[in-house]
Amino acid sequence: MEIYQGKKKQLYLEKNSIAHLFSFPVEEFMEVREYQRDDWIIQEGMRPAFLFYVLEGKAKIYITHQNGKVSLINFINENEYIGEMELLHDVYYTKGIQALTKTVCIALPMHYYRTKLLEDTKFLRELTRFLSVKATLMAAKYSQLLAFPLENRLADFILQTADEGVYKEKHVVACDYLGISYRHFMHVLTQFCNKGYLQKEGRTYLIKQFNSLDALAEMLKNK
Amino acid sequence: MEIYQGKKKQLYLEKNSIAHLFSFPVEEFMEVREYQRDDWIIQEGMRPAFLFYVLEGKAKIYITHQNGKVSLINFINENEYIGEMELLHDVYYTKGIQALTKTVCIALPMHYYRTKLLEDTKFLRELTRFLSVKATLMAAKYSQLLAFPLENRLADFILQTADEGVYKEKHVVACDYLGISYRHFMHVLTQFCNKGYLQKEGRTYLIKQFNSLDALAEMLKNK
DNA sequence: TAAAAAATATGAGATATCTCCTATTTTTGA
DNA sequence: TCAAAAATAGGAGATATCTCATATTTTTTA
Repeated sequence: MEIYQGKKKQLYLEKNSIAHLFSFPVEEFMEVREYQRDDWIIQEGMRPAFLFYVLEGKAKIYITHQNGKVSLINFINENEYIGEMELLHDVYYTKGIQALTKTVCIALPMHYYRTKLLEDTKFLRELTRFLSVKATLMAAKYSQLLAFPLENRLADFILQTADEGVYKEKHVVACDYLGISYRHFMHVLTQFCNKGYLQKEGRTYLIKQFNSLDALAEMLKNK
Repeated sequence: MEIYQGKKKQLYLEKNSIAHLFSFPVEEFMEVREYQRDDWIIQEGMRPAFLFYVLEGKAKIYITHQNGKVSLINFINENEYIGEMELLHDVYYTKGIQALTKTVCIALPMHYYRTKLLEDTKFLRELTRFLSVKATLMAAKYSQLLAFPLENRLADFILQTADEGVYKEKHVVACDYLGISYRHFMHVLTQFCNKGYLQKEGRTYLIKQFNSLDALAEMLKNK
């Protein structure tokens, strides 16, 4: 992890304005941090001292359960907060956050800014919007998980993560995300290949029947 | 549904202060509404014209999926908002809200108060807290659903809804909540009886081994 | 208050998903 | 750069969960 200093920090902030986020100056104690792929931005169970706001990159939220299973709860993208739960709540089980790509974020020390942030309408309105989207998304994912079999959710996952018609996520990550065993995941993926939806190409999979996958994925959405 | 008028409204508001919620007067266009058990406070897919705040009672959030399955996403309790998503977002799929007990709430017409609410720090801070709890709860439920079999989730549900050692939820509601078929639900419930955790008594079930159920439910929690 | 609808109950067989196992290939770290 | 760790791959059998079917009881409604 690198903390931008002096000129580098200044230049970065000129190119990536955060003026719309707060109505008071935060530069004094604010850091700009860069994490590399697979770095842990926050470790599970360790309360973070900073409120982060992601300017660049992508990350994953993980939680480990008592039965040993690991769940990939969600992805974090640009213009989203990390650590906002700890800002708002004294008691909170902190989830692990791992960078998926190079990730640059600003980091505000909570003990300096907590009170001021919670009085800042600009910040609160932004955060409220962010949280409402997050709550809605989690509710949607929850009810989809309740109501649909793996087939539909896997199709959705493939389409969401595919890049130019090629699916290349790690199977291990997909299993954590879908909450299924590696064995069964391979089984269903092979079925998709047998049905002609996908075609295996080395370690990646080409999407051959977008429409079939899309029909499965569309079932999840509410009209 | 009954709308409290004149003296009744006034008296109710004196006993149930809402002064802590807003920093500007809302009484003029505000209604106080009372719903009976099984009334629909909001119908699925119909955008509500009001922001509700529950003062008394309990309700359920439902969503209907394209495959015909109905999911009971969550319960709404006292001191929670209804319709806040529609306040914040122009495009939003509205879920159905059904009263579970007699439910009294205040109803603010959005088109009168929307702008003012979104500038009110007091309201925003309250709403932010509410949404953060909601997002956290949904994330927890989502990851539990990913990671644990029915047995654990059913134990949790029984303990959460039991009243003085007696479980008496409708099986149909439990199935919607747990996202499983009626047939399988009965199967697992019968197993709990056979193991001695529960004892069937007419249409209700007595909790005979709290510790066994609690051990199953505790697995869901993060320490 | 009788007919219709909803909820409870259970059997039987099909399908989805898991656990355990073993082997090979790829990536990581001392 | 080589040994260890992680990821990929797939077989076999067990368990969880679903679908369909049918019957009875309770609740709702015209």
